Amino acid sequence: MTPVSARPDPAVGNIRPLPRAFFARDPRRVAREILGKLLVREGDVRQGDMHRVGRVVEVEAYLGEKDPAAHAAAGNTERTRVLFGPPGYAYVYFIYGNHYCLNVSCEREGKAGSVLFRALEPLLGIESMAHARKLSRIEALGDPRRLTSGPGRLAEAFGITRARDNGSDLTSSQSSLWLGEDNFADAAVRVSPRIGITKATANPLRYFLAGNRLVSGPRLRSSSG
DNA sequence: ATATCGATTATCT
DNA sequence: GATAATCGATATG
Repeated sequence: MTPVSARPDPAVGNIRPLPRAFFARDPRRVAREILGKLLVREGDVRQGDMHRVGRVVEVEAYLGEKDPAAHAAAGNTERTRVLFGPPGYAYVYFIYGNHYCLNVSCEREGKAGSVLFRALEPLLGIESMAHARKLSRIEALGDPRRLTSGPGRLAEAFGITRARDNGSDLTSSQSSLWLGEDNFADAAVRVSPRIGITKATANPLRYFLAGNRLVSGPRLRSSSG
């Protein structure tokens, strides 16, 4: 008879919001360090919605006006104004007539720069994610990559839209969508060129956790600390 | 496993 | 009018 001394590890412990200063830096630094952090969607309890939490496993850095692949290269327009605002806010855009994608603003007011979220590892609220993605429980558990691997997929799994989330403060746990950290241990990071762009394609600005199955696209590029 | 292609609309030229 | 920080389906090895 084994003693019931050890509870099973919870998927995630206490989650602390990331401070604004975390985002007030070069997007390359933010991208590298945000791997292993958590994206949280607070459930709408009145609609029987569960909280959704995923661990960030793949991101890309966009460097602002000087980066030809960045939306900020078009200047401060109605669409891109969040990128030019203060750090730590959600920039959500609509692409290919079908999908939303989530960024967090970096740098400082007046200086654009952001990190695009490309893949998460689902931890809590998997059934809500599956529902949002129009997948059965079986399909979601059988291949979690269909849930949150890819920027469009993770946005859909977390119910992220421009109308709902663009401009919201991702450093406040009062927000419906926010970023936090638990005590996740540092893991090996890999770097590769960014995906889906046609300009500045050679720059290694895609960062992902080595060996993580939720990473979208190629998983075998250059090693990095 | 990789390759190609259509969907569908906000934004910019 | 063209393009896009994508996805899912289909075809093929």
